[in-house]
Amino acid sequence: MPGPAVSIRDVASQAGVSVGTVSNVLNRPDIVAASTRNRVLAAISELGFVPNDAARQLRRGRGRTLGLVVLDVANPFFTDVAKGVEDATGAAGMAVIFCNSDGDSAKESRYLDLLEEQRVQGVLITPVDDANERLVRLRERGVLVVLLDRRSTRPDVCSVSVDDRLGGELAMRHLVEAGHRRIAFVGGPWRLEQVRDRCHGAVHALREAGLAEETLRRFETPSPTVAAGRDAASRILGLPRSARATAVFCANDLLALGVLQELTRQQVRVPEDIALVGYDDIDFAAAAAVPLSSVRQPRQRLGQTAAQLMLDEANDPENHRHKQVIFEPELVVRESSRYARTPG
Amino acid sequence: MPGPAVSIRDVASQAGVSVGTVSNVLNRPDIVAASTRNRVLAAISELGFVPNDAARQLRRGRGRTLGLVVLDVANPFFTDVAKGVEDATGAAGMAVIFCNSDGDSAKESRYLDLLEEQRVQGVLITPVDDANERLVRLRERGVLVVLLDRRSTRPDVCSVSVDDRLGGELAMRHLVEAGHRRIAFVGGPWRLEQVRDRCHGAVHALREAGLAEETLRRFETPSPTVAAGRDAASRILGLPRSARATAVFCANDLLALGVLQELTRQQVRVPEDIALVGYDDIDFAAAAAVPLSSVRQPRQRLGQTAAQLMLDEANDPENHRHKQVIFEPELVVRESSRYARTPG
DNA sequence: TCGTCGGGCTGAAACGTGTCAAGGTTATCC
DNA sequence: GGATAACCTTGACACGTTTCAGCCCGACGA
Repeated sequence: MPGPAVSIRDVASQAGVSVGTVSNVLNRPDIVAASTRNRVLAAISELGFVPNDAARQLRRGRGRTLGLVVLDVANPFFTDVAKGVEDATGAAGMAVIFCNSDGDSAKESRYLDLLEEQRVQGVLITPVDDANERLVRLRERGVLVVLLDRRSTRPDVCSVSVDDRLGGELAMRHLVEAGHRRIAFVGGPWRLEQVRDRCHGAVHALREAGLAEETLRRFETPSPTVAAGRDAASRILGLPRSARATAVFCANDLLALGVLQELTRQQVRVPEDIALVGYDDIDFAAAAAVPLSSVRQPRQRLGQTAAQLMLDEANDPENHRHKQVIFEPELVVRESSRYARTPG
Repeated sequence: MPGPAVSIRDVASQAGVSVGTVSNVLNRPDIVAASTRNRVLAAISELGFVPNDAARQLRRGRGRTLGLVVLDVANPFFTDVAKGVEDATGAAGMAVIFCNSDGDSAKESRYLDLLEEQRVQGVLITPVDDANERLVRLRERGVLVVLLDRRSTRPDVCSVSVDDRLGGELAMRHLVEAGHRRIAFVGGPWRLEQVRDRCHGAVHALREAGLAEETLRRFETPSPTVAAGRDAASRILGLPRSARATAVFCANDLLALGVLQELTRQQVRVPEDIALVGYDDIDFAAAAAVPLSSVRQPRQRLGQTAAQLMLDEANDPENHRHKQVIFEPELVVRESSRYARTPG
């Protein structure tokens, strides 16, 4: 049933010109005479010709696609980032191959193989771990690489990130100022740099306030998801009340929502009994049972900027200067941490 | 800097065999002698050879990618569907090109062009409107098409959907039984079939209960988003209290969350003053300010099944029977609609 | 009239792979 | 020992583009 595929050659003969001319109409319309051009265009639409990108790519060396590898599609943070990427690439007529590593480095690796076989122009990636050795190899083979939501340690690769340490500081300073002296940090897996940085920022704020590091107790989670958050909350509630944290800072909003669910289920009031601060300020944070305080990141701009950086390098590789863009996060205080704690 | 691209030919000479043999090692390893095979594999890893999928695709006619076109990436419903798709395709070594039509049919059309140029094996799509004329053309050119979350009217195209009318019925029956006699339906744009079906189902349940159709009042929204939900809620609250609905049924959870936010902001209690039922049962529904009653759909299975249907057809086009899979939704009652209304 | 110039167009050569008929080698059987 | 079969391997062609050297032809200047 699939009618015979129509190629540039069919168009050529229908229009009474050579294949070269058809190709020119497609790629450099200005150098072909108007009358010829119209004849070709007519033939194209008459035959319903659709250029074969594989052939073009084969000839040109690289294609019109780019890969986006994120840690979790189900996390609204990343879907917003993806939207930003799409904005920038759609305008440039590029296709995005969306890959979900799920925080699993084997899966990440498989996807990178796939992208390499596709000869993508470049890869925008939030790597699972720091071992970017694989990414360096990619670059050497001519695949552009931009780190997403992760600061590059190497000067020869672009990155777009948000200052996670600062974010951690903002959250923790807020809690300390409200009088909290036993605070839990919920986040993980620890191998994620974002988690570590946010925690380190929090510790820094603690020191700054002249408090002991033990003020902050860490609860590591196997994944940054709602379910893991619920689990962490029940661990926190397992402690005797006198030793229990009076505030919880979560490495992202999914965790925070999970914590909130479990606290509520166990009749612990937020923020009266335990205050709560999340991270990312996803749209659902504001709609939560108790509207969630959170550290806001410019999610969409993150994606846009990363894509733009890659497109810039693709269009003018010669005098492209690798950049490390760092955005600043912003604390949004809502119900979940609003009331100051009376010390005790 | 990008080292010279290494092709199958380089591998062949390095291993001392012909290119045909290398190709065989890659595609039908069983027909080549073990010793030769090992020699070739050694050469491959030594040279760091990565097959060029564009060339393969050019030769074979169709590639290893498939397109997924959804209405809104930011909607957790679709990200869960996408996860299902990914499960099924990842196992088959396929790449997914993720496209976001944003409910805009021009954007949808642009993406279909792109996918056609990529010579994708097939397209999984939740179309913006019913004018699937474009999709029929796609099929005629040999691109597999599976409708996603939309029932196919044509017998010659697969579809995977959930019975939206039934979903609407379930929700409405629940509200009617709780005693509500002035109910609002919030959903839109009306052009989306899902929205219409859910509404029709609701109307059906009304008739079934012997109630007048005017019992249900429709509020159309420009998009099925949180913001649109807030807006609809303030329209509902604009009515005098005596004429105002005592329950709201929303075409999806994003709308419901928006409605909930605005009701809360205007000090209207849920469910005491107004009961609320959403649709999709996204994870955030249970975590909302007031846990949301919702109609649950098997999101991930939806995606999995659609992808599987397409793979089946791709692998054995001859005796593939087009299917119309229809799942059944399920009502999940939570806080937001729990208390029966005392009539009046 | 001849030479030169340049805009438009042509035609063939790649790009990297899959496929397939044909060839070559070795084992098997009478 | 020769025929047959079984098994591997080869080499050339095709896939649909882009690119580029070169051709044709009309215009222009001398």
